[in-house]
Amino acid sequence: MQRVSGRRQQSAALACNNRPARVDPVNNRVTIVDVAARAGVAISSVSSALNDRPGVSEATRKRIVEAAHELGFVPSLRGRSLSSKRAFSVGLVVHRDPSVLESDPFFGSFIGGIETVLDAQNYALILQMGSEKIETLERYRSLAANRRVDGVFLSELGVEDPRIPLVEELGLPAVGVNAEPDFPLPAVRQSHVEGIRELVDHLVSHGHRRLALVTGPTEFIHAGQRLRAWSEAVAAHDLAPGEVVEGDFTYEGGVAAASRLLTDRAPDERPTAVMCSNDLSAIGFLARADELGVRAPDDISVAGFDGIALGSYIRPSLSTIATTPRLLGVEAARMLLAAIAGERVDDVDIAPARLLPRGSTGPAPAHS
Amino acid sequence: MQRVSGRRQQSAALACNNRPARVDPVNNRVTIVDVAARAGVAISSVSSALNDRPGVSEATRKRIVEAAHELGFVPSLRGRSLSSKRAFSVGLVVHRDPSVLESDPFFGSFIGGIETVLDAQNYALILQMGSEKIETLERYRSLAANRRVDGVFLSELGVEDPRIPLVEELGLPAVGVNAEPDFPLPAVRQSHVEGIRELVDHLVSHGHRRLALVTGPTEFIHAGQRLRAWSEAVAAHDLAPGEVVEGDFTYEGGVAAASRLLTDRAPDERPTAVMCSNDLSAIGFLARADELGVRAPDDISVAGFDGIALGSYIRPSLSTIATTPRLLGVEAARMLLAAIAGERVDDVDIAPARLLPRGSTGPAPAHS
DNA sequence: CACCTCTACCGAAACGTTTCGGCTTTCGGT
DNA sequence: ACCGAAAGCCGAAACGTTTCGGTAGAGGTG
Repeated sequence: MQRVSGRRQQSAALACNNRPARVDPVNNRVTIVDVAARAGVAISSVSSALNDRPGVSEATRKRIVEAAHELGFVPSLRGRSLSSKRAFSVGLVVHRDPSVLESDPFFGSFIGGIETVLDAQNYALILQMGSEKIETLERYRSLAANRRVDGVFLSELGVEDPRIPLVEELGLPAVGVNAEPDFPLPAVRQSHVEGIRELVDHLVSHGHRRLALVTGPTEFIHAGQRLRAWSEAVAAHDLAPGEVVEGDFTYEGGVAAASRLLTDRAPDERPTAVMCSNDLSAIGFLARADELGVRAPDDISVAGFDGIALGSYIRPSLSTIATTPRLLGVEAARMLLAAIAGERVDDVDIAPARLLPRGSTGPAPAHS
Repeated sequence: MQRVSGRRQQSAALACNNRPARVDPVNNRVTIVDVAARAGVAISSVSSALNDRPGVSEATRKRIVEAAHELGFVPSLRGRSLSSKRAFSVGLVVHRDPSVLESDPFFGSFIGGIETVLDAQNYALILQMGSEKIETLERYRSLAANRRVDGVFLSELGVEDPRIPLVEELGLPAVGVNAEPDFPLPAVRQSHVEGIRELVDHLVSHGHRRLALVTGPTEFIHAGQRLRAWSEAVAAHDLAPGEVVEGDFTYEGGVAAASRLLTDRAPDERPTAVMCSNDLSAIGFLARADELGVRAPDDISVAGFDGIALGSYIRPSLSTIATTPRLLGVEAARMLLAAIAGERVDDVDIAPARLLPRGSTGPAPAHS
């Protein structure tokens, strides 16, 4: 290593060995000054050249790029941050129970999708978890207070979600995920009305007439959205809306819903087909139904919503409406970066969630 | 809002309204200069005062703190970063399939634990996901190249893990999670030998003599660790080591293992008790066994490893060895922050994982 | 009273970029 | 041959901290 020790100087140009780029172990890193010296230009030119800004001739640009490469120059994120008033990272605050990531496929894939986009632009994702709602809000606030992030994702939106006024007040770029139509910020959405309609069609065409729905907690907007889509689809077949039970997206919620809908009832008073608002609760529903001697798909048809891997493993395998969280993440990230860049960003609708019929749904029981 | 518009000046002291702390929506934020002006001191004194450094009298310190509070001063992370050469964030690169977070409880709770510690110190977690191994390594490298993080967690360690030499070369503080004894960096560990021994004792005391093990992929060190613990515990009962099948931590892996161990065999050639290296594969094993007409716990006892919530839902509920990833995260974060602060940090062993006997294990079949 | 020490505080440099006004140089047009 | 514009390049300020050397004054000592 012939690098001069101590602080680097203009003399860096002397170290003309053509070694490949190499990161210094300790903090003695190569800066824009070194590159400028080596290329024999001013640092402002280096900056312009490396950021593809006009005002640099092609010849010098090439020389600068070469010098940068030879020295293994990596622009300091810190200097950049301070100067350009950007953090080069975006935030996602997960505001549910810490055990969410355990069983919820959404965030894993969603984050995966986000990553692919961020990475390409040298942005990073800061993940925070808050179990309490209040705490979550505080998280957003502090994230914004020291400008640790340039923007945030708003997922799992609630009705009257306090995060919306918050980010507006803070002037923090944000994009919503599966937001309501009147959402005041850019949003990416995956429609579920098609999938739900397909499911209802599927069920009705198999002779089902007594349908029921297990919703999510009504504080989340998608509970209402799915309820509405369901009601419309059912009404389109001139059927009664059927029972609606509020669940909570958990396995136990599904169990409770099954108990509620299936115990102390004559078979012809039970629904013959049930849609649960997510796969996990559908799986709970199936388990409890089985315990109660109500078999799927013979005695009852059950469908979920999400398309988690586990659903294809259980027996009977779970019919579901498959969403594409990864794609949602990709689009959300793209939009957020655009918003941060100050571009006008339009809402995006990705391909709707579709019915994925599997083993847990089938013909209605004959005697019904 | 009586704040002077445009750039702030020393005249900030004039804005003597005692409003509560308030963050400016746009980038026109209150800086250390404003605080200094208001308190009538030099900015260096403000810095010292707010960072609890000596050289400030109690009186002025109080005055400064007050001024800072009145103005709602939040030190700029960016300025701080540049000046102090720290990023105030740490990195975690998850290097498995994006679907990992779907079904693996580990990361959710682990991250939750990390968060609680980081948050208290105003650190943030940067999460990256890389499906490919190489890609993952590149992630670490770029994370370090622009010094986006001050340290990283090394989880899911592999044998001869290339990340170890990498962080050493980069001089990047790191802590290992469940590392081998000869791990060259600080590590937090949760022993599983106790739990595995408890499980083997439990099985043997229930009359089991033909045991089998479904491991994880051998490229992960914990596959070897668990295999060793298992072998020793079995040997302690003077039993044959039994069959060992390599799984892959997935549901399908469990299915495959069950097919392998249970088909084309007379009942007295089958193992009567099986431990799978994680819960998910144990659940897969159970499902496949059931399909093959081998019932748990009557015909076969099956246990998992992890303690995921789902295990308590299925029927029979899954006996398992319960780990505490959250605690692992807490300790890992504590250690990493200490390492970053330059303190000497010793390895930590948290309370061992313990057997959680549930429905999927029981007495060995009578005829065996 | 002169000297020294220590404390509290200040000023300025440093961290590594981006950005902007201004200076040369070049070149096309008359 | 001259002028103006535009392009290429430079220097310096700015971003908001931390840190370090230095200074004034208080207080103690001989």
